[in-house]
Amino acid sequence: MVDQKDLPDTIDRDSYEPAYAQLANILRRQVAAGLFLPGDQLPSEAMLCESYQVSPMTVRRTINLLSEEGVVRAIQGRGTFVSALELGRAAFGLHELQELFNDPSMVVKLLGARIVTVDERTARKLNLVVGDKAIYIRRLLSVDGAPAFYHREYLIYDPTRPIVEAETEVTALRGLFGGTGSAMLKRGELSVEACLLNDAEASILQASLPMAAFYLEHLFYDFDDRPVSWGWFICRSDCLRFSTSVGIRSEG
Amino acid sequence: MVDQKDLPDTIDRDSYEPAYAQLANILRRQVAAGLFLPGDQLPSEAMLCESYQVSPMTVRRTINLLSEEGVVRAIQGRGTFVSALELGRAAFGLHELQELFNDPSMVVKLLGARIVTVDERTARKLNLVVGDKAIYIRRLLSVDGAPAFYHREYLIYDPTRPIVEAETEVTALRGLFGGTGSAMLKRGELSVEACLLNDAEASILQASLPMAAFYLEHLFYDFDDRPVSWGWFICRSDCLRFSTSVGIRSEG
DNA sequence: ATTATATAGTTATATAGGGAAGTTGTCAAG
DNA sequence: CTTGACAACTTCCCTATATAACTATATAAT
Repeated sequence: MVDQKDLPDTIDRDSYEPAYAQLANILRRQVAAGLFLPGDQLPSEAMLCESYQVSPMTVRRTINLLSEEGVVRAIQGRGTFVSALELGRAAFGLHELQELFNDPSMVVKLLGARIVTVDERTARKLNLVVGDKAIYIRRLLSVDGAPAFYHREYLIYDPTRPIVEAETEVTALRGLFGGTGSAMLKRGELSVEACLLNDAEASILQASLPMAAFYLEHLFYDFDDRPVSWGWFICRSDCLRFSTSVGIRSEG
Repeated sequence: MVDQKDLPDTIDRDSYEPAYAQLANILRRQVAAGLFLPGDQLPSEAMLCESYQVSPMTVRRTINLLSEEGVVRAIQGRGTFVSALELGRAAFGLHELQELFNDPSMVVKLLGARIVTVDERTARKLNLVVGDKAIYIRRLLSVDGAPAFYHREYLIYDPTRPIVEAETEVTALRGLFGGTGSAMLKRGELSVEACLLNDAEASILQASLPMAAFYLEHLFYDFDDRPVSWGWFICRSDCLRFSTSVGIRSEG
């Protein structure tokens, strides 16, 4: 086993790193090294204050940090205990998607945009009634010249709302993923399934059947909690892969 | 539009809810209501202290909370600003999987367990050399009598380590998901892809080809950072669906 | 015009103390 | 011997106050 270098186990008051973060790293490292095993009780806050010569509030903040990370679990009146590895804490972020959207070789091509009358399902999603109008947009997103995403979206058709104009632009998608975000939308609901490409989708994505794909559905709301956009991405399985880690990360 | 009831915009000192949480709810509600739009600057911490008659530390904690939630972004020396909706903050949890594993009708059936000599890929994953031995386990997980998951796993074969004994039990999987967790494992890496069922998998999962599925790969490490278990779940697409929301949640 | 300095306004961090929740030991009554 | 009440203790939780660090702007000197 590799003998880890003697990392400092005292607080450096002249460091740029805040004391609460230093203490958190020390404790996290001790847990990771097996000095405290899952189920073990950590020293009390008063003890930690003495040991590391910091004030209670600093210890408090450290414990809060580790607690939110899932490393420990603090119970009032009993103590602070090291947590076991729980897969339930794992979460898949959208970093992989974000990277694709920030790739300079990513090209968004508008396949079509027209006004349609909504069917029953779309009406339900967008809180409309059957027969109302909506904007139907189809986009193809390519990376390095190869088709990767096929996006279809229904937008509320309401000339009084400027949202629609903004969202029809090709740059809207980039903003949502790329970090600038959309200032018109308040919240959204997302879901992911695995699906098979149908003939039309395979043709557009230049794939040979049968092929698996991700089906990423989205539904966005504005600040009045009214649905604005409902749509879904179809993504070739060989273009996307979600990954994450669970347990104790090396650095906080 | 529904006129929201006049929710309190003052701190109730007699409430069990801590002051910092009350203030966070007030501000979150104001942002959600559109009183502050993305990009807007929140009142300074000193102003908030005056307005709500609380101490700076309380405001501080509130801002930290909202900042970690992604609702606002605090920049030292400049101010605190409301964030726009960013999809990059979205994360798919494993709640859906957890629910399946906590379902009382979930049955884990051991299809086989034997000792094998590892091939090149398995050796690389488990940090072994080709020809070393490992335990190969196949499980079938059914919900309501219908096959849902097909799990294959390679475990380190090392009689000196008690980990293996614990992990071979059928309850090990339940513990990982069900909340109790595994005390032997320190961390793990997970990834999800979309895939097609092959003939053998379709037969075991009683599915008709072609069919899409989730491929969930896992790799677990012990407290010495040595790989312990490498494996993957194959899950019928009609049994699993990941969902999440992004933006401002109603309650913190 | 450019650079350096001072100042005001902001968030970030640390210290100190009191309150709430849970556990444990003691002791008297049954 | 068992049981229940009560008090002392330990532990985490929250708020109040003070100080430092950072940014932008205005001002003065070069």
